[in-house]
Amino acid sequence: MPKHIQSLERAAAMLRLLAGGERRLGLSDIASALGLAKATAHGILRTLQHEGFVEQDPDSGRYQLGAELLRLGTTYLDVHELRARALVWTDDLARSSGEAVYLGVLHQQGVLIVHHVFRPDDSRQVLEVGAMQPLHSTSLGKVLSAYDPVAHSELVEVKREPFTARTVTELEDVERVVDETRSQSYATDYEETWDGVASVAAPVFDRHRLAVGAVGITGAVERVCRDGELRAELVAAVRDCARSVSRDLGSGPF
Amino acid sequence: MPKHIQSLERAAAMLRLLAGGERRLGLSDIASALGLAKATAHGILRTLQHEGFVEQDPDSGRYQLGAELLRLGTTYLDVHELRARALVWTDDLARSSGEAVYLGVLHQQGVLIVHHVFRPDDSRQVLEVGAMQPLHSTSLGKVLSAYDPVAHSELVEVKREPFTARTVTELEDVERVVDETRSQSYATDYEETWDGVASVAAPVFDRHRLAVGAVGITGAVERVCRDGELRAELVAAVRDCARSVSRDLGSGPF
DNA sequence: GATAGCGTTTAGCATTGTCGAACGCGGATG
DNA sequence: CATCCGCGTTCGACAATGCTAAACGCTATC
Repeated sequence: MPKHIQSLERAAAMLRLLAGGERRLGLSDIASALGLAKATAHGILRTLQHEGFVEQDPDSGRYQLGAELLRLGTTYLDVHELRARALVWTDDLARSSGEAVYLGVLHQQGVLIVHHVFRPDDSRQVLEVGAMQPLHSTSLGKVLSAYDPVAHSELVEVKREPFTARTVTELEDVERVVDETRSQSYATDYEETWDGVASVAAPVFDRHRLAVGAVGITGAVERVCRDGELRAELVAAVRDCARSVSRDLGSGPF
Repeated sequence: MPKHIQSLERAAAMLRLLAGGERRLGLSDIASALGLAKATAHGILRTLQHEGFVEQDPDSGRYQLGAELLRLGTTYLDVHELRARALVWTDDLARSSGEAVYLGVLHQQGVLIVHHVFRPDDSRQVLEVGAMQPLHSTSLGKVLSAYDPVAHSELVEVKREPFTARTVTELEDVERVVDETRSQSYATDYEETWDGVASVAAPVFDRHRLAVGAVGITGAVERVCRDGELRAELVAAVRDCARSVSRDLGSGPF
């Protein structure tokens, strides 16, 4: 008795392959990338297409992801309890801090952004809901790594890429950062992921006191930092927000 | 030789079932809803869970949609050519019209919103990307039904629900509306979907002159209408925007 | 107008997913 | 506190199911 259904695993691999490759992929590319016979890949793709999970460009015959994924992905957000509880608090945080607010959960080997409140000014910003952030260099990732054992093991196993000159990648150093995060119960990212950008984040707990996510703000170092440190009032605001959401989720007093 | 892979179809049906039911569903609910043995449903769900497409609540054992769907759905948007080309033009349209802008494509039996620019004021608005709109009562839907044969057949077949007192549901009347849309090359929705809300939309064509989507604005009747009609300057702005996007997609001059 | 590559279809085989029944567990119930 | 029902899960056998390899038609290229 197989542990997992083969055709489903292959279909999932195809979707992930299509999501990874920047461009549309041909059937032969897909088949060879996954080590499948062309006909096998075709059968799976035909079904995925019929269900709306992939689309085929009529001109080139190449495949790309389908619209049904967008619909279902949005529905995922609608049902997401953490996100629903956080909506009002993150709005407040964005207003009081004047910076963009992110809410993230652990997903695979990174942080999946499930909510994003724009910085409250009239600049053009792109919504990052659905995007992933690394565990080792962002404040959201550090917080999750510190409080979620699964996230921590992912952090250890994953290849930690250096994004800037300040990125901490060595396991020993990363562990020290995580310990520090645990002791102060929040994390920062001072130009460790993007040059000129800093962030703070704090953990959100559910009714079992398990870390189910992290909230934080991200902004230009000139605004959110002073003397090379995150401004204390911003740290306090983020931690307040995280506590409020945790309380809404049924987590007891700290 | 089966036309589609059974296990994949069943998995897709499960995802759609989970997306439909407002709350988490138990294994027995899912199995009986799809007419499957519990063990069969369990095997599929186990695989879907392992791939991140569904998640299981540890407390209740119930299932809900998984985070991987959000990630893939967002990736779909990143690759979407129509959306990419439309970004700048829809921004302009929102600014010049002062109203919320929507970009939609045909998906299944409705319009899937793939881009949404907030009305440029400081009011609180929720992003509707990934949401569906009906074909028969919205301006986006009417435009698609008028220019996309597939959309038109869906319009004919689907159950046309009356949302307000003004909603047109009879096939004969709907066909007349679609003909009118074709002749004036844009469509309106005057309180046919939501009370107090009106919209205008125009078609976007690709390099083959096929209608691949529709852009439009939506707003309170008090703002976007005058004397019971959509304001002419707004209609012109929407049609200009649609033409600009079409040109960017390689569609020739009109 | 031959060739090479593409996506697609075909047919047969055995792998693979399905089924019905039984298991262990937790929360209702008396 | 014992009982029972319902849940999610596991088991093992069967045959239907989806896989493989080869051949097909097509378009684009040289």
